[in-house]
Amino acid sequence: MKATIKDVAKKAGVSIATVSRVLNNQLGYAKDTELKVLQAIKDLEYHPNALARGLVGKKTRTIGVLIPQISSLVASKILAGIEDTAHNLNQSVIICNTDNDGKRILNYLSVLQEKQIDGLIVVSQMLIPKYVKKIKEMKVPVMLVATKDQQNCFPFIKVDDEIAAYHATQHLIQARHKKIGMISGSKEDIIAGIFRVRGYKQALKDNGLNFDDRYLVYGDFTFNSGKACMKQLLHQAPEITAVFAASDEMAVGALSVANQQRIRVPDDLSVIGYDNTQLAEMAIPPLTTLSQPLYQMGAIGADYLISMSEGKSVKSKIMDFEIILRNTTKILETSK
Amino acid sequence: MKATIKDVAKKAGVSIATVSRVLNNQLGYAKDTELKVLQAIKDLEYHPNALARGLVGKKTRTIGVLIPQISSLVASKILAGIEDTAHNLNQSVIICNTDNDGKRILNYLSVLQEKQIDGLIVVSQMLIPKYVKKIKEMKVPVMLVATKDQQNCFPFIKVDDEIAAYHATQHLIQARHKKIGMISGSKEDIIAGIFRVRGYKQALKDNGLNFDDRYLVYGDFTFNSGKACMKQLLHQAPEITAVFAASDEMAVGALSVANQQRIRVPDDLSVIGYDNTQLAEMAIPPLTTLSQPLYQMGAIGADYLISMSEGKSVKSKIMDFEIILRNTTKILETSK
DNA sequence: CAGTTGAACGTAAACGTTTACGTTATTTTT
DNA sequence: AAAAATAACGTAAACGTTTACGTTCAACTG
Repeated sequence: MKATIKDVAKKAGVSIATVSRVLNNQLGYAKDTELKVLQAIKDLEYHPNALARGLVGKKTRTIGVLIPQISSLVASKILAGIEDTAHNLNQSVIICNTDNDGKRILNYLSVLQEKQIDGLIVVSQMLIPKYVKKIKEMKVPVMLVATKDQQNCFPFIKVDDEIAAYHATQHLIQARHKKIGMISGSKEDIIAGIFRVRGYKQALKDNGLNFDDRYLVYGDFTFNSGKACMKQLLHQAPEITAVFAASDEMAVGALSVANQQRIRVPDDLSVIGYDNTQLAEMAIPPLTTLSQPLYQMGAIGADYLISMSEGKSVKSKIMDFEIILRNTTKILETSK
Repeated sequence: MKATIKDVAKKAGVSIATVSRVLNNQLGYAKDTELKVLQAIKDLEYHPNALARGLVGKKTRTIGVLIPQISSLVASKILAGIEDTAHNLNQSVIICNTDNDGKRILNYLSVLQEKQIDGLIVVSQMLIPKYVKKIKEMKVPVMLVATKDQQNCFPFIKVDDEIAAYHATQHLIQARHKKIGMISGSKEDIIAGIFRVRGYKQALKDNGLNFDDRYLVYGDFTFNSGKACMKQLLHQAPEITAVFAASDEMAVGALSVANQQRIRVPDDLSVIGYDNTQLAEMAIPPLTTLSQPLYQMGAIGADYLISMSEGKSVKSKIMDFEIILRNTTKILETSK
């Protein structure tokens, strides 16, 4: 049987209160009793039971993370940031891979609630009112990372997608491109989807370029959709000289199709991605992209959340982005 | 305040034992009291406290996962498999990103033990005796995924690296290659590292090709090390016509260097990778690689572990692999 | 009709902690 | 030297469940 605090108390010849005191190093015991207790703990290989602790202390030192696709490079990078800081702050993290499945999300929330988590992080997940309601009922601190809710109930940490997309497009425009296609994320994505499109359109507008319907095509952030979109784009608007893709994966899909069709990047076509996952540096040629500080967003999210669970209040944070120049964009010759 | 079982009991006008009974749908209550209880639960928005349950029931429905790098494609894919099945079997998973840091590993194990996990999965992590000892002390079921311990204390799930590497090399040999380089994982990795090298060497031997020191170079499974290794390989053995890389990341690094140096793949050089992560299909050209069923390994690992926690005993499992033909390998012209 | 059985509950102990409060002995204060 | 303060503990309640056991009452048995 596993040793309990009672066993330790008996072995050390003290009360359980005293054992508890040295365990939580409070004061109220003599040096030599401390040594006796410590020795007993060692002898019995005693480990405190976090369930019992949590039951009385109302803290589990555990947070929950809702994440749509752990196996993607962007999600897993954010998760790494969350986990690292959580660990440094002595917290465990329970992952919940939602796969964007509503049934699963509600179920996860119930489980997390029952397990008495100290806080919840929701990563790049659209929050429909039903989820927001449920989350509020849980009465735990919540942080949103790489997403936000429309009613603005919870503090969030993210890049401003519209401004970022604006800059990515601007980068292409500054390189003298005028016929710039966009491979967007899904139209239904009210967070990353429409705002990046909005930024793209705004940049065109501000530079006196008018928007052409045929230049915009909708994918779902994945590599395969990037390929499909690129094919469509090339088919309906073969004159484009540059493409802004709303994710690195889609950008790499575009690269792949370009390569198949003997379109040289960046000579015939410039491509800029979004995210700066590891994929960007691994691409051939290495992908110019807009960098989101994914790891850091996760790290700050965890940090803020744990602050909240300790009673402090925090505000939302807009993260800086950066354009990472690699080899897929090129200044257009004026001749073209 | 959160409602407890007592509140429900009072509201429904029954004892807490009865509430508990309907909660766990056991028998021993009338239909209409059940309805009263259910109504009270709804009215009070009652949710059982898993800590209290775990304390008396000795089950937390939570497993721990030790994983060296969540943000890598192979680890996160395995993790996805684990999480999915765990969720289907009503278990939560606590992730522990070890970063191969010994201090952290021991710390994680203590925390998991205190949190009374029902089982532990260790993913592609080398287990030195110190860890094995600690894990044994925890007295919980353990499964190893994509790794094994040398003393063979714990059941594992993995591909046979030696045989797999043998086949990957064989694939190159069958394509008439004779000068085959290898970019290996780290020399210290007693699991994936040396066995893949061993398979490579054996394949050469069995085909009457002799092993040349200059053809083997050691990386650490990452993209950057793949690049470095490829440069080294090309420098010390420019005559090679094929390369076997011990990970897709390194293979893609090799592709990248080949591209820089205007070496055409697969025309001038064939490359085969290992893992079949998503990266393989995204590479340019798409990478021929040896597929490990990563997701499935995670899924089976979780399934087995949970079986163990229910008292059943399980055996280790060797998974099948498969060579996925894409566009980086080519049959060598006999002229060369 | 006395006795037995079974359904439908309730009571209370147990799980392993933390902590408010009480007790003793010793030290400090005046 | 008496009173007050403090250090060093111990006692017991509380956290929210599950469950073994006990109780009541109606129905059934022979």
